[in-house]
Amino acid sequence: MPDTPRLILVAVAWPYANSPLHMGQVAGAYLPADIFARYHRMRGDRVLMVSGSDSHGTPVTVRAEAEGTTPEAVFQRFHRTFLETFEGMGISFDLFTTTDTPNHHAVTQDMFLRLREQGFIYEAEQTLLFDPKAGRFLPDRYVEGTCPFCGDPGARGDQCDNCGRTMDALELKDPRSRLSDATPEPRQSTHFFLKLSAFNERLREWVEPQAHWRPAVKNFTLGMLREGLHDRAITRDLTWGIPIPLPGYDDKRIYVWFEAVIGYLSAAKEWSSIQGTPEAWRDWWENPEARGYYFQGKDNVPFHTLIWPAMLMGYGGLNLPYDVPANQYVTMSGSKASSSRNWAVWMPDYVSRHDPDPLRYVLTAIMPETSDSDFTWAEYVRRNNDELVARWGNLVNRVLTMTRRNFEDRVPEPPATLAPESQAMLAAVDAAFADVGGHIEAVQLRSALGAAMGVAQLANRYLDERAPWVAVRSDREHAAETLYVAINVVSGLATLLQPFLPFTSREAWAFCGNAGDIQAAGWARSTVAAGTPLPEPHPLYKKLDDALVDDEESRLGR
RNA sequence: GGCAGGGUAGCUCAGAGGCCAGAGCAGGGGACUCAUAAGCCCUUGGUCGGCGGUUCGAAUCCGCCCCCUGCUACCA
Repeated sequence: MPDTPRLILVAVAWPYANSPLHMGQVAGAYLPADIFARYHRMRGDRVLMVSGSDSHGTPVTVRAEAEGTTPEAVFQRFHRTFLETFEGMGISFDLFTTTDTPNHHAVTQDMFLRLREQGFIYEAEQTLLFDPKAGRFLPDRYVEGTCPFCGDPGARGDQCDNCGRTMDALELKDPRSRLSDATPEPRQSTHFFLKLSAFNERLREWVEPQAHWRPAVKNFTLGMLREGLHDRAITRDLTWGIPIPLPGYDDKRIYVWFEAVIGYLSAAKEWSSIQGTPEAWRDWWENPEARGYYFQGKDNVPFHTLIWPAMLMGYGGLNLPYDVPANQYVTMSGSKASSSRNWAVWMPDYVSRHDPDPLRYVLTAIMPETSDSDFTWAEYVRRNNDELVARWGNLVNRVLTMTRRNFEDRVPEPPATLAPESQAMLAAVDAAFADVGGHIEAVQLRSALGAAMGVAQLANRYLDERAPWVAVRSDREHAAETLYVAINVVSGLATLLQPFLPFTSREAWAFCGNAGDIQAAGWARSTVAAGTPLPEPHPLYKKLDDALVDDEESRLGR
């Protein structure tokens, strides 16, 4: 039974609303967050899982101009595709909002003003490149030119892809704007800066004792602290974004990287208002017992281990992250996902053609928790057929069809005392709840799934050893015991697998004769009593044909 | 260039000082037949990137080198 309910904030990366989600983002953040949230809900904990569309930023504006539409229209379009993907994949947000709500604007402006009052935000002049034709300041990435180090003519303002050196965009020779091809000119502009340098020591003292952080996350963060944090400009010369809450800055906006992370807080407040309990968010943000887990891809680590904590420290009174279980990348058939080369599996496409649970299964099995991992469609088909269908789906099917045929569609009556191997089998399932749960709490989801699937293998072995298909003709009570135990094992496994495979686990659980909602049944085996009527089952998973591999691979890079 | 992660069986990956280095798949063999010809048992296969070092003992710690990936902070 669950002990006292815990407060768990599941904070998930805010996707940038200028393209649909691809598989790598699901594997890196949304799926692990969902598994984690589902487990804690079953355990009886109070979970708040939030995120939203990052609707601001230069690429959104640029895309809008290219399409002759507004930034609002662009981000709203992708926001809808995100919601459809989450629905189709069973990603169970309590709230998935956007950064373009009045609430988020207000929370951001409050944080801005408070940090400024505390002296952590100051104003300074900056020299930036201005595109006279497009009439706007350019982010470094939007400037191209000749690399001052190696002479490569295709260098970008932030980095040269040829020699790998980083630079200031002002150092580029023969600079030209990627927006208009005009020659950018340096101009002075006044901006607000976040005083990150003031937090270096406090952050180090906070990060160093975090023994439960992943080594990659912790080492990377400490490395940056060792080098020393620089203050960063948090405003831009833009008109699409959150206004600066001070007079005289109409042509400037608060920049995305500063305000997007505030979304975790503003979304919690928005959710509370929607629930009709406007103060509820305080439970996750002010109670020191509450834990916030921030699910990210590795490229997002510094924003969640340094910048956001610094902002929270400066603001005061709010919980810092408990863990930032950032994942590495999932590559596609050996190469990094890329929008421009269309080297990715786009989630709207996947959802339109396939079932959610097989992908959830495969992505969890290869989840890049320690190093990059590779997705191939051949591996997808193999794991579906050999593991989901053969080991788990087939276990459910063989147990239930055999029982129904031989015991009048009901759970058979076991003897008063179970055989030692039957007791051991049930004990193994019960023990798996602590084992799988422990792995999930440590955010080791690949191990957690492996432990659950290991029980399915034990169950197949148990069946094979007791051979109820033979016993049913000679020793009916022996067969009755085996199938009674097997059904209860399947019932327990359905619960164990629910965080990973929510759609099919619900079915498997009901096939065992369980009534009600699997989510409400809790993180423990639901015992099915003898005599319980068994509904007619159907296979949980489809066996996939190898032709799918060629079909899907032909879509890559096209 | 700097920082971080990784290089372990044919393939995809676990393991982070000490039982003969593991799993799944692929390969070989077997008993069974309830089940989506699925499941179960046995089995072939590895100088754990290279070279040195520490240790009674090293994939596991240290140093140097080679290779892959990511980040390098006004893209979020």
